[in-house]
Amino acid sequence: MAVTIRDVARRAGVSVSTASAALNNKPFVSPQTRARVLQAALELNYHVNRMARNLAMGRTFQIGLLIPALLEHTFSASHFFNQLMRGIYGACRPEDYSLVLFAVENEDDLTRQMTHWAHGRSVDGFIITHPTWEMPYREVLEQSGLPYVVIGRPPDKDASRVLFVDNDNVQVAYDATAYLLARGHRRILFVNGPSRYTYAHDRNEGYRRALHTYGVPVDERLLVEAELTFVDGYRVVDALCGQVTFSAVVVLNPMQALGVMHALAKHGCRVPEDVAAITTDCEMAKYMHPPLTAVDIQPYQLGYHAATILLQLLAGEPTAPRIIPHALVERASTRRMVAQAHR
Amino acid sequence: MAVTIRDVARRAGVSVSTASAALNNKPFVSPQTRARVLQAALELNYHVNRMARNLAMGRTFQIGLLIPALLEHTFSASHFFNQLMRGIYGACRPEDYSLVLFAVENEDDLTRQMTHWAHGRSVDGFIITHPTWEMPYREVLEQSGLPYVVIGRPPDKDASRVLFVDNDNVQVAYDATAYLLARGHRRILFVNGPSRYTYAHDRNEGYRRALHTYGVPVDERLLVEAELTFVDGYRVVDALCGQVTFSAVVVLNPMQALGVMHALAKHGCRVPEDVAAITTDCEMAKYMHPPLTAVDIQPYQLGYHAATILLQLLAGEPTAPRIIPHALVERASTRRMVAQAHR
DNA sequence: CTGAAAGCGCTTACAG
DNA sequence: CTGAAAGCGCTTACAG
Repeated sequence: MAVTIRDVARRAGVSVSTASAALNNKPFVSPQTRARVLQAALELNYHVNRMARNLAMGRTFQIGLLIPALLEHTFSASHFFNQLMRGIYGACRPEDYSLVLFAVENEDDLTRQMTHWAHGRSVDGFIITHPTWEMPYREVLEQSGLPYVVIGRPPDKDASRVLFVDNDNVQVAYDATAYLLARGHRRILFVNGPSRYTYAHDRNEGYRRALHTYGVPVDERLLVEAELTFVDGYRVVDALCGQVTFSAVVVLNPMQALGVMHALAKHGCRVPEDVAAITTDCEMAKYMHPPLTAVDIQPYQLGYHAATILLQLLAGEPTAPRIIPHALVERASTRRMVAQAHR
Repeated sequence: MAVTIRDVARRAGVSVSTASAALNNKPFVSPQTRARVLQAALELNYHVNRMARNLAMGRTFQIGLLIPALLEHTFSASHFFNQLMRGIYGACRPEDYSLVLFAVENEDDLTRQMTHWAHGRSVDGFIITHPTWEMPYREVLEQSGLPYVVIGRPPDKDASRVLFVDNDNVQVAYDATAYLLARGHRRILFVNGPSRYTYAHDRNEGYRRALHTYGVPVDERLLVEAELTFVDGYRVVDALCGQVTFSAVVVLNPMQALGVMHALAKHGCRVPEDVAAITTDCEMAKYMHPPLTAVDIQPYQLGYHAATILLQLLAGEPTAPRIIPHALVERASTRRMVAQAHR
């Protein structure tokens, strides 16, 4: 029923091996032969059977994208994830790789599935997002021998066995905080992501370092963590308003930031008049009311380089972890300077 | 290197066919034999090679999720898409199917790729989101013979050849609009999705029917369309404020709704005091300031049933399109009744 | 209930 | 530059 390479070979009057060589652009096929084969393939509307090709070559030309958090909160950082996937896609497409989504409810779920996915050879390698301190599924993964790249720093970065792509999250948080400190703010609320994610530790560190640089003591009540959602951003700030005072808030996730803004509004806090705000960049930030100052962490680049590293790994080429630069974009939400007296 | 079924068979002291039968839980294997085989597999840490299995069985146990809009705006409806995928996953997991993501920049791009994806047999079938009036890729898809299910109604619904899952979008918009009309509103802004999507037509229809039911003439200036993003929701309402008057807005996408709310705020319009607002449901809607009245369109169900229909198709079981019910959830954003005088 | 054999549709040394 | 043959690791009639 389906047209196979045998049909093509027959019609072109060549052997199957020659047909294969021609279709795969092997250099040693004569131009005339190649033309005949290609013509035959076209006429028969032939397309290689991937299942057979995969088995013969021992590769699937698929990479798995593991999202150990999807079903809870992933897409909440909509712009970020969107760009991340664009980047991954941008790198895979030219190499004819496609993307298999492995979304799971939680890490335990992932660990259970990983055995089948990895040992079953349904993909050639993995890109893993949302690295945590646990990553319990990693043991199974490594045992399977499949290569993988982490987006975000893995817990044992120092061991340097693991390939990853990340921002310098210490510096990201440092820059955001220092920017506010430089504008006179002294009481800065820091809404961090959940501490199970490795980046939350780094950002915490950056926040503290910035305060230290400016000689400002840390008030632990100003360090809070929230899930990466509108709802949780709203929740923590709603609970805090009235309890503690602050003149600025750093919330490095757009969805959390939206929630935070709504909580501030509910409590009658205007931005930037009463509170300055800074987040990570996305289209939304530009159009918020007021537009939000933001750190651009380049999600497209994160995705693109993660995929590139994985493809290099698969091709046996040398490769290395990569830090993606970030940049602060100034907008109205931090326009107000704080007078010396009010510090 | 990798352990194959031959190794398992050898260790269990049976033939390869018996090992296969035992591993696949065929009923005709004796309990003792099965136990020996399973034990051997466990000891050797054997996992079936999917590539070989796929080729032998002629199926990939993968379904493709086609998102002809991902790279522009998909995740903007974050909660919606999140739930949709959960639903798809929920149906696929028990059947051991996994999900391949086919995201493309646009429909032309998709058409070009579809040839390889569909004819290459890298998946057993497709779930397609964001149906438009064009769906140019569908011709190639149908020619390949692979089954597919559309989430949202396909353009030729009446032809009834195409399987799909959808809300009754005429009724969704009707209910939202009629709800506001019943509360006294007469000038109702309707922010629709892009007209290239089939659902936008249906919702437009529902809006008009509701006005007609209440004997309210349609003011075409109150019918606008926007991309499914915060930015575009903001843009259209920002442009409209001051140009036209309205006492309520229907915007059936959470991200657009956020943008609309920010535009209203910029122009000093309070919700619900100056303008009532109604959207589609998501966690956010509950926590907005004020909480938004919303139509729950049950995205999990949409995804779950789309996958279920596709799996039934693949299993050769009878199946049929399905309409998912919706429900209106009342919250503070539409609390205010409009006095007869202000109509 | 079990085993020997063919076949899924490719790719890839290898020989010529 | 081309062809005959083996092999990728399974599943599935088929015979016993």
